[in-house]
Amino acid sequence: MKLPLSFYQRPDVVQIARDLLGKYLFTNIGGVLTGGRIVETEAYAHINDQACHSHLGRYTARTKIMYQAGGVAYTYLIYGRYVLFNIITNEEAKADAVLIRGLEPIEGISEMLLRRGLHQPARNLTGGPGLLTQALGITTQHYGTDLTGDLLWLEDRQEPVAEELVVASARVGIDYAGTDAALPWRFRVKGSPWTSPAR
DNA sequence: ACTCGGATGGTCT
DNA sequence: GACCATCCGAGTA
Repeated sequence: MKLPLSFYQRPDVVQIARDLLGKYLFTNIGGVLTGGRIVETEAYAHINDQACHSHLGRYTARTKIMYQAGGVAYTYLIYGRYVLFNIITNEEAKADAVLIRGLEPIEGISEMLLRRGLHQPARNLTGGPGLLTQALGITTQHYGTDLTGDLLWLEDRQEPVAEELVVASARVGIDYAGTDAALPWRFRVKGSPWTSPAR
């Protein structure tokens, strides 16, 4: 069943990032259902985290959605080519987010292959934050989408991933964040071939 | 196996 | 004008 708003609106974004492992992410775009199982996430906190786009209350056209109550999508273009998909968490005005970085493809694989221009499922179908958005058809137009709706949503389909199968490590690509770059806020399912290749 | 650089465009100062 | 929560292909080994 769909994850309720109460899941997203909890205060601890790091715990939510951990809890999102094993949850299912779906899109129904153009009448086509695609989705899979989340195997890699990163937490971004509005306080004490220089890597977070809402650090120090930064409020711009891009970040304003982060200040909504949890349960909406935050999408943005990075490096002029890729769209990244985040889940906004916490209560209104507490601008936390979880970046989805890796997905095990489950539903609508032929459509995902088409969108990615591949012929066979492989790691680069959905293993990486800029790749899974392509496979699922997520674009910057999904900025602010309600995650309890019928376009883009998450489901709870299995037991939480066991603690011994969760790897926590430093987040990726945020050298600009100084000492906060070392926070172990990246979570992966141990042994999954569908996580991003980034170190 | 790995390192390195180019693509590419919105956002922010 | 600089930066960027990325990815891929080319080069070396």
